[in-house]
Amino acid sequence: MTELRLEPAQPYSFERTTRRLLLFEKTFYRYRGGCFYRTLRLGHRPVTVKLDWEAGGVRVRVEEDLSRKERELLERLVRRMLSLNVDLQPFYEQMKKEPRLAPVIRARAGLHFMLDPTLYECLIKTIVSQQLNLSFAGTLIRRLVELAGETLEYGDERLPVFPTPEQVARLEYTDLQKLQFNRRKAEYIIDLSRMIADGRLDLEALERLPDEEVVERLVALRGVGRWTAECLLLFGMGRPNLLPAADIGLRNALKKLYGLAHQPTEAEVRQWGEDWAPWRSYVTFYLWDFLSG
DNA sequence: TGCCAGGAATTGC
DNA sequence: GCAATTCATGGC
Repeated sequence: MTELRLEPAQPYSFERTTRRLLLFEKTFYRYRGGCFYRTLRLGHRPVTVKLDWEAGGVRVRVEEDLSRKERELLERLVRRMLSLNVDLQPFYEQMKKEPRLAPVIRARAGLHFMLDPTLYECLIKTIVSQQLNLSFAGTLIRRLVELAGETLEYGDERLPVFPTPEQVARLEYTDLQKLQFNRRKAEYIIDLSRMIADGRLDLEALERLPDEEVVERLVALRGVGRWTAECLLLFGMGRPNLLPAADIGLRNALKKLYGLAHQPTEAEVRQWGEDWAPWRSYVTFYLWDFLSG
């Protein structure tokens, strides 16, 4: 048994930050008795990690005894996934000047990004989500994971472990077509997984590059357009200043908030977004949260 | 029913 | 070059 206690930068709301897990991440995150849990790989070893909020900090528990190295890995991973080191105070100060956004943001004080544990997981989930409603996308992701990944016994449940690129690389396109992926999407997912498994593509190396260069390298890959690249920067890396201006959810949220008769164009969103730098990802994220309730 | 989903590649002009 | 079409299917 291993237990960590991690203190976040203030303000931090665990409840607001984890809310999206209940709405959109039901395949990986289970919620029982006030506690979230999912599987994560520490190196190559998958373990079940439990997360809850206790006395002003995040409590992280794993059944197994972990080595010192694994504990450090776990702490780094959870800190990154829950954005525990991000100070939102400057964002809140800046947004006081935005009359229409300010109330939306104030009502969500302490809401932070909830990142995917790996860039690979984020990439695959984002590609599957292209153009599909979130509910169907969630179904496809669950089917992919059940086909390619292993599971972990936990109590009377079997928890899915997100597959490695190597596991997905072994599939054939028709395996995914049988799961109701369209042919092209099956190709994107398997081809990218093979590139990573073969060492032709190193996603982790992108962490060291500035936003625009990451976008440039990602959009060169078949199946990755600007929207997908920006989502990866946002949900995979937690970069603060991305504006997926073409995103249908963001545009619908602005339509709702601004009381527009029509859906704003990508150009209009980019125009308004200039005032939000260097916090454009957070405005996007708060507007997505606004749209979903 | 028909149209839209937190798009991207391909085709057609 | 850029607009139109294609993709699979669930949800409203």
